[in-house]
Amino acid sequence: MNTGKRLAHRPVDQAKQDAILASARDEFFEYGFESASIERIAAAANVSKVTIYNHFQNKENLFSAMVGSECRIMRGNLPEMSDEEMPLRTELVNFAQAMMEFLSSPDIIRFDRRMAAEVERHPELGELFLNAGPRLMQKMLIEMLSCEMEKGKLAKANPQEAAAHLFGSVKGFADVEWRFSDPEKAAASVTTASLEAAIDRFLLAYST
Amino acid sequence: MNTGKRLAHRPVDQAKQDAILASARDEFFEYGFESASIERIAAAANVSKVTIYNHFQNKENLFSAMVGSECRIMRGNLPEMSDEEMPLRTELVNFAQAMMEFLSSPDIIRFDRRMAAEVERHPELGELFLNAGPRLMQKMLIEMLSCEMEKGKLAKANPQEAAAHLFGSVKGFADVEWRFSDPEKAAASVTTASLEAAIDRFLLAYST
DNA sequence: CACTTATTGGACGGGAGCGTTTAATTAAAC
DNA sequence: GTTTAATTAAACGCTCCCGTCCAATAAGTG
Repeated sequence: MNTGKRLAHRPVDQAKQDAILASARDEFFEYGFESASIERIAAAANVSKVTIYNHFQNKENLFSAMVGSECRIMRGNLPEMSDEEMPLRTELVNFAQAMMEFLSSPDIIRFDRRMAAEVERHPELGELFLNAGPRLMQKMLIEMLSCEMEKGKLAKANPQEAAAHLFGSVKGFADVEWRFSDPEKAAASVTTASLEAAIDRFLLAYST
Repeated sequence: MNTGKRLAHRPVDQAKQDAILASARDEFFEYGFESASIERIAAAANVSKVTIYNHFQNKENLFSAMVGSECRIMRGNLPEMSDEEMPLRTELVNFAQAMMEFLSSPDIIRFDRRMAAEVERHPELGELFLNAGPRLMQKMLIEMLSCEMEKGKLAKANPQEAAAHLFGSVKGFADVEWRFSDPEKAAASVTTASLEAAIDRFLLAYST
C-alpha cells in the first residue's frame, strides 16, 4: 500500500521553499504587506511566480507562513536561563544582558517595527508573535522570580508584577529609542553599568 | 509698498488644508505610506487632487507635513504635571496614571504602530516623533525626580536612570501587549492596583 | 522505458495609482 | 469690473502588480 505515499512524482524542492520564505521575509519587511511584490519575491528567490502560487495560494497565505516561520526561528533564539547555581544578582544580570542583546538585535527590531504595523490588518498574527516571543520571555521571568521568592532570596510578592518591574526597569526608555531611531546609535545607549543599576534597584525593592 | 504682500489674488483656503492633513493622517495610518492613495485622500477631504499637489509637491512631502502636524497635536496633549504641592506618592501615582492613559489611547497606539514601520524609510520622522513625544515625557520625568532628590524626598541617584526605572516598571509588559494585541483588551490589563504597586516598589528602591 | 508531479518562462486581463496637463471656474484684492 | 491666484474635473501616459493560463521541461518513481 505504500502507506498512502504518492507513487510516481517529482518531489518538492525544499531548498526552494526555504528560499521563498527568506525572500518573502525580506520583501515584506522592506515594503510591508500591501506593497510587497510577489514578483520581486519570486525573482529574489530564483523561483517562478507560479511556484509560489502553487505552494501558498495567495499573498495572505504567504505572509502568514512567513510570519509563522520567523516566529519559529525567533523562538529558538530566545535567551535561555542557565541551570548553573549562581548568586542571584549574577543570575539576573546575565539574564538581563542576554535579553537586551536579543531585543536590540537588528532582526528583532525590524520584525517588531513591521509587525506592529501589520497587526492592524492581521490581528491573529499579532497573537502568534506575542506567544512566540514576548509572552514566552515573560513566563520565563515569572518562573525564575517565583522560584527565587520560594527560596527566600527575594521578598514574597506577586511574581507577575515583579517580572514586569524587572523587565520594564531594565528596558527603561531603550526600546522606544530602538524602535524610532537608528538602532546602531540607540544600541550604544545600553551600557553594562545602566543594566546593573537597574538590577541593583530591583534587588533593593525586593530585598527580604 | 504693501509690505511684500501680493496684491490681487484668491487666498488659500485654510480649512481645505486642514481637511487634507486630516484625511492624509487617516489614509496613511490605515494603509501605510506606500499603499496610501493620494486620490483617496483628495476624495476624503473633498478636494481636488491637483490642490494637494499644489501645496505638497509629492507624497513624501504630504506625509512629512502630516507627521509634523500630528506631532504638534500630540505635544499639546501630553500629560502635564500639576503644580500643586502634594505628597510624593500621590504625585507619582497621578503622573503614572496620566501617562498610562495617554500611552494606551487608540490614537497614540495607532500612531506608534504605523510610525514604527515607516521609520525604516523615513528615519528623520522617527527623530521628529521622538522629540515631540517620548523624549519630552522623559525630560519631564527626569526633571520631576531630580527635583524630589534635591528636596531629599528620594535617595540621591542618577535621575536619568531613576526615570527609566520608574517609566519602565510602570509600563511593564503593557506596551508590548498594546502594540501587538487588541488595544481594547490590553488596556484592561492596567489596573490602578498594578500601577500603585509599581510606584510603591519604586519608592522602596529609592527611599532615603 | 512510462508516468506523475514540480517547476518554468512568458503572456494575458484587469485594476490601481502617481504625477501632469488642460480648460474652465471661483473668490478675493484692486 | 479687472486682475490674479486658487481650485476644479476630467483625462492622459506611465508604471506596477495580482492572479491565472498555457505549453514546455525537469526530476523523480515504478
